[in-house]
Amino acid sequence: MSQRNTGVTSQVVNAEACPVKEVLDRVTGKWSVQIIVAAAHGPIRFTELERGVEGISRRMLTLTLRNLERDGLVTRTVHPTVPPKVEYELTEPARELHCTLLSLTEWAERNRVYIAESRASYDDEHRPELVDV
Amino acid sequence: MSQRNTGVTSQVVNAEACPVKEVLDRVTGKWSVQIIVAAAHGPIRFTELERGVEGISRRMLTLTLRNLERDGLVTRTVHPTVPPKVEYELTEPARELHCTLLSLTEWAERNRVYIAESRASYDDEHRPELVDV
DNA sequence: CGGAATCCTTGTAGATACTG
DNA sequence: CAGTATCTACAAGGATTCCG
Repeated sequence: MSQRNTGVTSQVVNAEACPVKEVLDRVTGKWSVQIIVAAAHGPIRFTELERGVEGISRRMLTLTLRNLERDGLVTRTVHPTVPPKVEYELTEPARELHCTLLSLTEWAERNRVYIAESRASYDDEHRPELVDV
Repeated sequence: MSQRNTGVTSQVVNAEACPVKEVLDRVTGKWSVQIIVAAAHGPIRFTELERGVEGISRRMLTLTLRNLERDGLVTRTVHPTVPPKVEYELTEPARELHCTLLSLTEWAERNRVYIAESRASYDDEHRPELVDV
């Protein structure tokens, strides 16, 4: 990778400094965001998350939670009861992230129709297999 | 399933009712956001993007741009000059999205250190091979 | 210059079964 | 209940090459 700015104003991020990418790497995961949303309402149990996210596998739930925990976005509290009980809760930074994500959601709602229409017309113009065999 | 994998989710993946997921499906792509950021400053050429995003392959740039174009987030303008010149520009909705993404960036910057420290301590506590010597 | 087609290596995720 | 472990797949993404 050429680190040199080849004349062009590389407005963009010098690799190391790009926080966007860092966030995205964290949000990119198919499930992270949905878990954050699901856990936004307060402490939630493993099984509740499993049902709440709906579609996630037990494995991915575990893995994603581990990553979120590692990044300090959720806390994991084990209650030493006889039937084990583990609760996950968002940390403060994660709650702030959640708020930010809400504006993303808002944007999505506002532009959902626009995007759908754009796709429709695009797909119409670029008919994939208009040439039948 | 289709015959071959042409890369990237070319086909809409059963977007559920959840707008969060719709957004994420669009943002999830490793590159979409970075391209939007890079193009936020005005019309930009293919090659400029290629250098600006830094790390992206030609293939992924093409594919991601196609998807963005399909969703009506960027416009593609071909100038019929002798050395071909194609410019990409964000549409209004994409510019709004960009603003939203800025708060994500902001969050990332504010919490970068926190996350890094969280990771460090997590990795420290969960030492992989703490086996007795 | 901008892009399409091809090939190949991974990461991400699903299903399943087993444990404390 | 709350995980782990393993095996497998498919699709994302990289590298390369060819073409208008």
